[in-house]
Order: sequence, then structure tokens, then C-alpha cells
Amino acid sequence: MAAERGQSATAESKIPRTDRGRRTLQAMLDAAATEFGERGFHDASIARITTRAGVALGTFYTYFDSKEAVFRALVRHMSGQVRATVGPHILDAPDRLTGERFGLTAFLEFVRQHKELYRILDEAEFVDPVSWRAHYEDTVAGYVASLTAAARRGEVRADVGEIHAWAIVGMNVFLGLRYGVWQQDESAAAVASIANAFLTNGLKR
Amino acid sequence: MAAERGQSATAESKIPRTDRGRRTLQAMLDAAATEFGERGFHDASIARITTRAGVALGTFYTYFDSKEAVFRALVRHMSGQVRATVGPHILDAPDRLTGERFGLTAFLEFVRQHKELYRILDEAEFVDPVSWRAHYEDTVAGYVASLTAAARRGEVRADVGEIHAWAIVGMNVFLGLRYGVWQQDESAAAVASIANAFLTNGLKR
DNA sequence: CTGAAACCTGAACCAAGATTCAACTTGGAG
DNA sequence: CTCCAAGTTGAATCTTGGTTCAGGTTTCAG
Repeated sequence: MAAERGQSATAESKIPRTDRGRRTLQAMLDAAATEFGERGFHDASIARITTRAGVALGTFYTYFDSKEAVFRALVRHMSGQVRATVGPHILDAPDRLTGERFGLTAFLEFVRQHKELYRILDEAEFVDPVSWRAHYEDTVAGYVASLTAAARRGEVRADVGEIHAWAIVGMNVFLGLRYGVWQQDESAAAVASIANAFLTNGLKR
Repeated sequence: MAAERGQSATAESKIPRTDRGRRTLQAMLDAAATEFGERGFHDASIARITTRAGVALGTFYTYFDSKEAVFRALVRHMSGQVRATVGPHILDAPDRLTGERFGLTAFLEFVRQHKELYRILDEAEFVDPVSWRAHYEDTVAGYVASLTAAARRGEVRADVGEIHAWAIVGMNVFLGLRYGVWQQDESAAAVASIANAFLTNGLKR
């Protein structure tokens, strides 16, 4: 792709050159995450974001081109953050199925720590469809790769493919919604344990 | 709870009293489904909906109190429609696991026929959160009930519960997104068949 | 037929909030 | 210290589309 005048093509925010700037940008990103998480994209207001961040309204446009732009920045950031947090837990296990259990546990805990994740990622379907779709396609691609490798090692059924990956991702997303965001009536480990037994052996008795 | 002056509490639209009225209302609901499906709630416009329906702008308010109201009506309608379409297929099978396969096939076909379903149900998270949550909680409740019954009949593992139900629903939703909405590169039956084998026996080899 | 209830029309009104901008303040390199 | 780029300010501007409403038109029971 065409290089964009000296900056990474993914830079959604105009990079600050001083410490004060970096501090303000960070405050604004945090404020935006909270604001979008609490009110959703459309009910969120730039004015409220800047107030939360403790700066004046106009300052917003020093760092972002538009309301959409902060949102996009947030979506990409969170998408990466989830994978970066959960990924290592999957790898840090003796085999793929155990890894899946660790990963789900970590995911549930991450979600509980970041309630705004779902609100933002879900709304990305409408505000930033490209990143939204990419988030799931990338996630699934990762699953396909690691499941295929596990199959080669004989840890899972030999015919694993894309369909299985989508199914597992969907399962995890919904468990995160119910047991991470909506209610925490069961411990993350307990949910992951039951889900894992199901994932391993299926529904048949 | 409290009865609403002679009308069902769920009536989102003011009921028409003549044939012409019923025709117009239906045209408007269809137009709204298409418009919301194509542009999403916020980019959708009442003016465009009435144009699609072939009536004047003001007519909209003869049938709905607000933009939110049509949307709510649509969400509830579609939520019911999905269950009404898929449910029978699940029951019309010798056992629950086969029923699940039939149900998923029917669901995928339904989704392909109604691409706007996901756009609208997904956006309900922000526009009509109550109905949105109810949709999934009701769906899961149905699964818990039928899975428990199947367990009693010895068709599935004895410990099935809410966690399993959420996992299965999530799996189906994601398969619908990928193989129903995004691409139809595999037949509904083929996807359902692979998913079912996975659901039945799990990932282990 | 006929009149009142149902329906329909579309221009005008309005609120809300994103974006702009010209003046002002602060930081830190030289 | 100096001074200019970087950062900040918030009132004013602008746009957009939901909602209202004061007349018409159509329907259909009596």
C-alpha cells in the first residue's frame, strides 16, 4: 500500500511529540473507551470524552480526525489486546485442548476486567465494519492454524477445519458475554472446565 | 404489566382499522427491515423508509411513535420468526442430536433468506437492549429445556446445563454469520453435518 | 348516499452535537 | 534565556434528519 507521509498506515491518531502530548492522548483514549463502553458510539459525545479526560473540547481534534477515528483506534487496539492476552495462555499448556481451557479462562477474566470490550467490538459491526470483520477472521485464522497443528500431533480429530474454528470462537464469545459481561455467578475456571469437557467429548453420553 | 388502554402491551405500532391501513403498515415494516438491514439504525432515515414504502413522510407517524419504535417492532418480530422457523425442525427428528442438525440447517437457510436478520438483531444491543438480551436468554432457555429432556431420555450426556446451551447457541450464531451471511461457499446441510459431528463427539480424536 | 373516522401529505420546525478556528499557553532545544 | 513548535481553549458554526401539524383525501358503516 502507499506509504502515508512518514507514518504507519494504521496510525489513527496524530502522534504527539512531547510528554504532555502523550499524556493527553492516553487520557483521551482511556476516556473514550469508558465513554463508548458506557453509552455506545452514537450516544457518546466528544464533549463528554474531553471532559472525562480533563481537557477542552477542541483538544480532541489535535489527536483525532473524527469521532469515527477514535473509535477505530480503540477497536484495533482492543482486538490486538485480546489476542495478545489470551494467546500466550493457549501456548503455555502441554496440549491444545488444555491450552483451550487456559485460554478460555484467561479470556473470561480479561472480559470481566474490561467490560467495555463487548460494547465496543460489537458496535464496530456498524461503525468500523472492516476492522470488525478482520477481528473475527484473524481470530479464526489463528484457530485454524493451531488446531491443524494439534491435529498433526494427534491431539485432536484429524478433520478439524474452518467450520470447527468458527464454532469454537462463537462458543467462546457467547460464554464471555454470559459469564464475563452479564453475570459472574460462576468462576472463570469453572466455566472453562465445563466448556472444555464439552468441547473435548461432545454432547453424546 | 398494567394493561394499556385496550391493546396488547407488546403492540409497537398503532393498529390500522382499514384494509388500506393494514397494507400500508405492512409495506412500511418491510421497507424498514430492508432499510435497517442495508444501512443500520443510525444511517437509516425515516424519509427513505417511507419512500421505499411508497408513502409520504408524515404517514410514518400514523403507525409508529418514533424511529426506535419501528426498530423494536422489527426486533421482536424477527426474534419470534427465527424461533418459529427453526423450532419445528428441531422437534421433527428422531432424537435431539439429529434435531440439532436439522435445526442448524434450517437456521442457515433462514439466514441466507433474510440477510437483514444479523444487522438488526446485532444492532438491537444498542437500540433495544432489553429485547436483545431477552432474545438470547429465551433462546438459551429453550435449549436448556430441550437438552435436559434429551438427557433424561439418555440421548446426550447427563450433565448438560446452561453452559452447554450458551456454547451451542454461540456456535450456531457464528456459523450463521460466516456461512449464512458472509459467504455461502458450503451448502447449509454440509456445514450442519460437520458441525453436528463435532457437537456430538467433540474435538478429541 | 353521506358524514365522520381513518389515512395521507410534505413543508417547516428544532434540537443536538460534531467540527472549525483564531487566539492563547506551555515546553524544551539551542 | 529566547523563541517557535506543540499543545490547548471554548465559543460559534453547520449540518442532518427526526418530529410536528394543519390541511386534504379515502374508506365504509349506517
